[in-house]
This record gives sequence, structure tokens and C-alpha cells, in this order.
Amino acid sequence: MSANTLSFKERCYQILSKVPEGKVTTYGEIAFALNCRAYRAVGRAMAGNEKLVVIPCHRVVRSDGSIGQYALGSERKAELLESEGVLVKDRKIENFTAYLHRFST
DNA sequence: GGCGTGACCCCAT
DNA sequence: TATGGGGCCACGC
Repeated sequence: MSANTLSFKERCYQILSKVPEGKVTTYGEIAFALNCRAYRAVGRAMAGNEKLVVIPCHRVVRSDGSIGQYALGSERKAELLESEGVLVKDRKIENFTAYLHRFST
């Protein structure tokens, strides 16, 4: 219920918060977890993130395995992912599906 | 109240 | 395999 009172952005942050360190997720997965197809809206929610320090938005990548964009720059995002233990090759995640975290059991 | 944009995704060529 | 075009939802003006 309380989750329903949260805005779309807040829900995105909550789901993203469920992603453990060393793992990554995709915009589509987050949208799917919200029972919506608003993958665009998820990106917009992250783009306007003012909780950059609180929300690990750098763990969100594209379904292609590409890093995608980032508030501090895609390069910075890659550095953070590598720091998390995720192997990044040419701005793309190696075996990214292995690091992909699924919200459904 | 309506239009355009965006840290995207999928399909067809 | 790479490139282009269309479509989805939420937010700002």
C-alpha cells in the first residue's frame, strides 16, 4: 500500500535498491517489475535522480548489455560497475546476463 | 488540458 | 552483423 503512495520514480528507486552489489539490472526489468512498459519513464526517473548518492542508478544498464547513459557520464558508470566487480568491455558488460538480477523468483 | 522530450526496447531491412 | 524506424509511459512546459 505504502508503495502505491510512492511516485513512479520512488518505486523505481525501491526496485533498484533490491539489486545487490556486483549485480546489474535493465530498464525493462524495472518496468516489468512495476507491471508497466514504461521503460522510457524509468530512464527519465533516473535522469532526474537527486539521490545519486543514495540510489545506485549506475547498476542499471540496457537490455543489449550496453552501459547506457549516466548522470556523471557513461565512462564514470563503467568505472563504478568495474568497481562493483562487473567486467566491462568496450562500454559493454561482458556476460551481462550473468550479472543481471531478476526480481522474479 | 495537450504536445514534446527522454539514462529505452523491439522488429524489420 | 549493423542501421533505421516505430512504439511504449511518465514528466515538464
